[in-house]
Amino acid sequence: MELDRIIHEPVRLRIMAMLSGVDTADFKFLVSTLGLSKGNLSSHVDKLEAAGYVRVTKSFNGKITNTQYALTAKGRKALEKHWTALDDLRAATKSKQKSEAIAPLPRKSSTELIRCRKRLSRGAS
Amino acid sequence: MELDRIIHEPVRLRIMAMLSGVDTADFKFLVSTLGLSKGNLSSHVDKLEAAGYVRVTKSFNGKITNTQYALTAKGRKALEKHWTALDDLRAATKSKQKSEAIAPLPRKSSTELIRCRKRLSRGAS
DNA sequence: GCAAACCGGTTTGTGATACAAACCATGGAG
DNA sequence: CTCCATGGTTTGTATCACAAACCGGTTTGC
Repeated sequence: MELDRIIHEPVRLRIMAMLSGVDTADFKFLVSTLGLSKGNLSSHVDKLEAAGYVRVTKSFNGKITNTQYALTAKGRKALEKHWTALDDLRAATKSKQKSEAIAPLPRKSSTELIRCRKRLSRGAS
Repeated sequence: MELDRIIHEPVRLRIMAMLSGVDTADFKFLVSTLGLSKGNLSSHVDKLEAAGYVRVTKSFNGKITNTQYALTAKGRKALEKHWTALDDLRAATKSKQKSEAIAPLPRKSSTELIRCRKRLSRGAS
């Protein structure tokens, strides 16, 4: 299971998480609760919409515009999958407690040797 | 709790997760098990080292060089914090089940109106 | 010996992208 | 009319993930 980069990006993950809890949220609310600049929210939300993860509903409340955001079914499912993908990654880690040893290295002043070699090679004009 | 972008990047998260399970791993092993290109692994590992999250140990195994990677204590702690930050984010979501309603919108042919406005404003040369 | 291929990485070029500043359209106050 | 506020969108820039090219050295074929 791969991590979905559209969702994984921290800001978008927070947006998705937020939306997964509230049914609907408007622009101002997301800006203030997530502490984002307007431009930042706007562009992230564009991507989530392009991916089909959120539904954008523009309307007029009286005369002023208002934009509401909500998770689509696809978005909800994708978020769920993302959480489990992260869980899997974390779980896999613990089960690998004793996988590799690879080589009994001679272990001299190895890093110093490397550094020395580098200096030599650079100096060789 | 903020998400640490150094760790959050998918490739690095997988590297960290991998290392958190194995004590030590060498370059070739990480390339093959994580399916990365050499350049990609090299640059990511650079960043993890720069952040003080992994320790890089170069040495000679016979005549050929060998590079081993391991989590530092700092790295291990940071990873642990990252997992709990993700948990927190996910948990916060569920507890917000009924936070916002915001406005009973009139709900006309809203998006169409917007589109119309845009067309008009662009046309106003 | 000498070229060609390989090994273990590192550096470089580039296309994508996160972010905020600047902008745009509208509404209301004075 | 001018000035500020609201609700966003577009643009510019700085960063960054990634793979291709490279590099020092070693082994292999001839």
